Amino acid sequence: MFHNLKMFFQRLIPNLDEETWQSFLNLQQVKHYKKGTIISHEGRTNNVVSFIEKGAVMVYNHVEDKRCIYNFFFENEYTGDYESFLTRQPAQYGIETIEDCTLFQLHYNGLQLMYDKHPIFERAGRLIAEAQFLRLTSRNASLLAEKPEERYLNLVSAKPQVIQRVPQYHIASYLGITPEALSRIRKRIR
Amino acid sequence: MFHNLKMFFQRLIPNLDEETWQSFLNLQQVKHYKKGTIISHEGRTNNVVSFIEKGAVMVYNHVEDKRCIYNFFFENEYTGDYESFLTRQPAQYGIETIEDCTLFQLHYNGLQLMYDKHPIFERAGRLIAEAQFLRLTSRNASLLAEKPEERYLNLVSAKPQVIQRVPQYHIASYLGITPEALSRIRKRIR
DNA sequence: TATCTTTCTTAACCTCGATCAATTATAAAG
DNA sequence: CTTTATAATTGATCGAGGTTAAGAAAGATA
Repeated sequence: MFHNLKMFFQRLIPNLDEETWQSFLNLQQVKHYKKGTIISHEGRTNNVVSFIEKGAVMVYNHVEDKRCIYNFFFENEYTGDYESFLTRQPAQYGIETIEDCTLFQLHYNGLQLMYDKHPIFERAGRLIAEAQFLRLTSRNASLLAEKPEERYLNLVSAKPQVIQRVPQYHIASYLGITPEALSRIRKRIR
Repeated sequence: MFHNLKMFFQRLIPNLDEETWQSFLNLQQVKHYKKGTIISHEGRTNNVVSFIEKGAVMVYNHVEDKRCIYNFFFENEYTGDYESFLTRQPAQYGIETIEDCTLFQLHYNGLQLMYDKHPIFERAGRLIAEAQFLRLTSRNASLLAEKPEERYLNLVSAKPQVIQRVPQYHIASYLGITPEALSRIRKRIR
């Protein structure tokens, strides 16, 4: 059941002992969501992070009625409005499933408990935060230095599953352009 | 001497004890750099992070001869190619002082030592990584959802010291536009 | 299979930033 | 103070993406 989750943490903290792991497992809530479900709402404080056992989600927000897609997450990744989760402030982002999902959810208080009782988890927390940071760093470079067409080409080669599993108008939003523009780019490069 | 540095860490970990602090201080190297000095080079593995006691720096990289500014850092902030520092890979970014600087530098090995000997520093490390993550999150939102003109206006109100202390053509690069475009934006809005 | 809905494509027109080039303003150096 | 280098502005042209609107293609539903 929790095989993927265990792999995930063993890579971060190989010296994880069985007792710590069990107390961590006790905090997990297994949830199933249908495609198209909003699992985290804009404006509400987000109390959970979710490990994606199966499925895919997208992170978005609305600015004056216009929706922006910030990211897609797939199997064996953690998702959640990490910002709201950390700051305990209302979320600026929403999260919606784009496929049927199985998630392992972890509540804020549970995680803080882990941090206090099992210092090894501070390290896992640090490594996860650092990994998120690195992910955003490259996303940033892409948005700042590349033209939409380059961004699309890089996405195709770097994350083919996004191309395969996500509708095109969401990809366009993720690239910072309109669906029409993406359609033209695709026409241009073939 | 290390008053600002201490304030910085006491805000993160209030329960920091004197002995831990002293062993941390022993790792600090105080450095002075003239304006225009490259303190971290693209392509080299970056072994230090620097606390800015005085001055300002910018983070940049080159893509095919073209320079891109990613960020500016000022007093009481940590700077460094955090990515290279974490991954132990050659840096994708360079860092250059844009004013005369006094820095407190911390070496990779020293920090890992702190992590191992003083678990409380794992928490500080996590909180710093999380803060970096949050900073990048808002930068991302700005690059994805805002037009250059909005980005400039937001920068003016959110970080006035950037406007005051950084030459305009660097700000333009930071906003993802040419100096000419920024000049026109400024003309347009006054 | 037929119907309805969602997604993708194409076209025409418009806007803003890029580029190239020249000029003015400001700062640094002698 | 004068000279030189660096920054900032302005103008003209060009192109990629935005916008609006319509139609085609693909999926979902009955």
